Amino acid sequence: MNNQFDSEKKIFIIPSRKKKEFLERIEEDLNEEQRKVVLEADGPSLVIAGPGSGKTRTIVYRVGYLVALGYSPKNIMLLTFTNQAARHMINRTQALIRESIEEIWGGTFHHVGNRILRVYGKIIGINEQYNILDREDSLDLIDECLEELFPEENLGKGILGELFSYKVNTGKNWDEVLKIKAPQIIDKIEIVQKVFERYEKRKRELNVLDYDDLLFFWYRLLLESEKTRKILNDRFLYILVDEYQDTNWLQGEIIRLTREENKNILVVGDDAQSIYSFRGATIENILSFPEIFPGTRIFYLVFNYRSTPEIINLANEIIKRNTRQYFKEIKPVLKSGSKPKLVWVRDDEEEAQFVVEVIKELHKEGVKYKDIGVLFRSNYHSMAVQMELTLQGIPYEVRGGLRFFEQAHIKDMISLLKILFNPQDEISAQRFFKLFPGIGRAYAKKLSQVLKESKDFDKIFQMQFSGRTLEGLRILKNIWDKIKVIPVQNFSEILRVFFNEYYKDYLERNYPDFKDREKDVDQLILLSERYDDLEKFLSELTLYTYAGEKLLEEEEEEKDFVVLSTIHQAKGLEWHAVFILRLVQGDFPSYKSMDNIEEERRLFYVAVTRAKRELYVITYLTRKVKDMNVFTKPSMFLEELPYKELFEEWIVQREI
DNA sequence: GGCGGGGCTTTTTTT
DNA sequence: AAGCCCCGCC
Ligand SMILES: Nc1ncnc2c1ncn2[C@@H]1O[C@H](COP(=O)(O)OP(=O)(O)OP(=O)(O)O)[C@@H](O)[C@H]1O
Repeated sequence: MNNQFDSEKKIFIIPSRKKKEFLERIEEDLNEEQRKVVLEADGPSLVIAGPGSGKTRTIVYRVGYLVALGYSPKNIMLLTFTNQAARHMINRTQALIRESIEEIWGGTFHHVGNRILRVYGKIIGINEQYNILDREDSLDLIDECLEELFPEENLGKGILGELFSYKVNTGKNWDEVLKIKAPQIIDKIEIVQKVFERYEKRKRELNVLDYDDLLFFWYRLLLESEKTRKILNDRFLYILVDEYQDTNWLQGEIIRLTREENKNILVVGDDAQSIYSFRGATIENILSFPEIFPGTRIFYLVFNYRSTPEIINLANEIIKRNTRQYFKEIKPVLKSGSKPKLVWVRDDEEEAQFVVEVIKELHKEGVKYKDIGVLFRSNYHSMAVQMELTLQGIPYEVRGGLRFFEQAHIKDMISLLKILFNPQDEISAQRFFKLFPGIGRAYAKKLSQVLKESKDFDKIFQMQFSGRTLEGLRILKNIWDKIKVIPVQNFSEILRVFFNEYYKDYLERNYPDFKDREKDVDQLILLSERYDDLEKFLSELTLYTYAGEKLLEEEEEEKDFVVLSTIHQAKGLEWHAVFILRLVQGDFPSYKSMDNIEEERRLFYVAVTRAKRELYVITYLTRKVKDMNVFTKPSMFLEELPYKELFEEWIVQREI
């Protein structure tokens, strides 16, 4: 090489075998622009691209490449907005490389926030033994605050919860929040504010955090502790965020503060797929990214590898009708396929029968169940299809709706562990006490307060009660004496004892479907055995979307089932064949969202672009209202299209 | 005062 | 299916 007299010797590096292997893969699996992102996205980088253009694939390969370069996964933060997307992305990354990426800081913002606050929270006064409130818990606490401050007020806890959440996630002032989210109650702004303040105070007293707090206190931590901000900036050598169009102000701030020094930040997104504005998501985060991070490199991916030209064509026609949308070029790579089908059915029953019949046909032709997705705007839209699938014995999984942990019987069981972990948590304590006869709202509240003050369960039994309540307490004491001798670390044993000694009977007394619920509890107990840390068990249960019975299956066991999913949870996923249910005006777009039609349209756009080759869009001629069939209007999203050109139309008739 | 059962209505989207 | 409200009973 250079001769020895040269003072400046050129350094020639022989790449490691790992890196070489990886480079070869990249060469094969990615197009030029994607490859550029994977190899060159040091410093602030923004990828803007349409559906199916390989955004997620690019992020996944980027992580793989960083690991191949020798970066440890524990120095990489890989964020996304929903559980579904997080799991999908982490699985895909793991499939790509041999090194375990278990240690990666990956998952949803909330998940990572929790991990950070358990360690650093005390710096800003968060006791690390906090419990996490799910939505229902937090609404219960809000209700309590409302009741205490304004017993006569007829505001609902639901609307308040929404406003509080929007406030925290957007950082807007109350005036704006109410104007945007609830102009009809703008005159009640003071009440809203007062209840909010009380709610915030009560959460600290009970040492509980709601979902928004997991982000908010993370933000506060970064803002207020320079030292921690530095530690976290240094810890994460690379940060990658998928679905950036669905992040909100608070999340944008977290990213900004975590990238104050180290500027290795790669975000990818598509403004046309922004569908979480109700959580405060804003494409402003994408738009202002280059300003927040000067020197940002912007990459565009224009090829669509997922869908046939017919499907892309339909998608383009849909999104064109949004006026406040940036045009994005999408070039289909796949060969021409068949036209999407527009299917007219009579009602939800016929819809279900149609969908299931076609699924059976597809399966006969060799399409796997897991390559079929059934998508819908609202959970209850899928009820009829679920029944029909069950009836016909076709395996399926439902995503969206009640999560495993959110079911009443699971929360009942867990409430015991939550008060053992944090006896200040009055909300969990109330839930637990109410399981016993003679103890209702009022007594449960009293008992939970005693528990919070004394942190001593036995104090409860020294209180004075009358008749039936006394009997309830006797039962409780009986159980408690059996539970208190079990060490808390042995929490699965605690669950087992509580279930066998009491809760099983309770289920049988209270629920006709107690058999199903008992099965769930069995699953819960089995799941708990996999954890040796109670904090981790409780957090993950609350923050992950365990889907029903699937929660115990071995990871990569290839399961073959049809996926039923809300469109929101289907984001980032794809199927060979996709059904979109209920394109009926009022259902989709939902009558509750008429003030945000463009977002509903984007939702339709997201749904359509999940399909690779076959797409069935279903609309109704009539529908049932209390056993009567009334005429319905097809969705405006269909009526506004030249649908005779874009679709092949089908009409369903039943054989007699 | 407080518990619990019954009958009514109503279903957006997620962490 | 679950929330919500109302009413009867302890
Ligand atoms: N360079 C490529 N060559 C072949 N297939 C590709 C390439 N890039 C992406 N794909 C495939 O295209 C499909 C879509 O990719 P991916 O899910 O990463 O897209 P996306 O941009 O994240 O989509 P969306 O925004 O809709 O979630 C996947 O099946 C992926 O494997």
